[in-house]
Amino acid sequence: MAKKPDLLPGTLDMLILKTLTRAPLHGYGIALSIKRFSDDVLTVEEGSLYPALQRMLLQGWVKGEWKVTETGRRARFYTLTAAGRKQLGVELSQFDQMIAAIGRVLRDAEEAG
Amino acid sequence: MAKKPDLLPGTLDMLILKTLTRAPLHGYGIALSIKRFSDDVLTVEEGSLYPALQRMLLQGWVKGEWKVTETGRRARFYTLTAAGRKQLGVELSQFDQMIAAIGRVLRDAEEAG
DNA sequence: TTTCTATCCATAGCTAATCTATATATGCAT
DNA sequence: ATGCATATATAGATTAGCTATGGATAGAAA
Repeated sequence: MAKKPDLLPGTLDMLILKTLTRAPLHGYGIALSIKRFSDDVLTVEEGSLYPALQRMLLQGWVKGEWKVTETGRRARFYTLTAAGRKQLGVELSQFDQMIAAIGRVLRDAEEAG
Repeated sequence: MAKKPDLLPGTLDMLILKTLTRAPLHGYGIALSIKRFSDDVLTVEEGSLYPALQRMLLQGWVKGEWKVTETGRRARFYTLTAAGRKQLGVELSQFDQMIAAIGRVLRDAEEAG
């Protein structure tokens, strides 16, 4: 019985980048935001999230800054960079293209044989 | 510069299963069919395709039979089993759910914070 | 006061999926 | 004879994501 995945592989960076367009957030907040916006369908595990954020820091898509939350905790807040915004655009358009292509395969068409 | 992927990870089995609902096909034919139906957006590499078919044979989602093509070549033709048909249903509904959830994250909503 | 839950970060190690590269073989056209 | 399209297959690398674990703190509950 194939286990239900927490998210669609290959979409995590896009989801994080998109989330950061709304407002700078710390890691935990990003995970919560994605969970809530998706009505609990998408879950980002810590073991996926933090490595992803590290990768994105290295690529310069986000920058991180230690701050204190409203509730008095220290946390690293991530902000989208210009490069990150550009990358989001690339990923969005590739994603749309892929989804459209998958739709054509899944749909019953008569042509293209 | 992130390289453009050949397909969305996690969708290959679904695409293969769907392709086999149209007609039994050999591996090479499956790859061609997906490429054509997707208007060349999705490419299934041999190194992805054959291992995937092996996995699916083991799980009993497809069965394979050596035959000869119209052009006189030997090739292994794959047919969908009942279990494969069921699996396709599962994957399709999970996929739809995921895509809808991703859509909610990507869309600019005001709620759910 | 102790315990639990929620908030927050991070990494090591595993697994699974996909891609790159390579090997083999044949029918057909040039 | 050379090359191209057809056809199968595996080894090896890479990468993403998950499991499991570790740590720390605030606040509520017991």
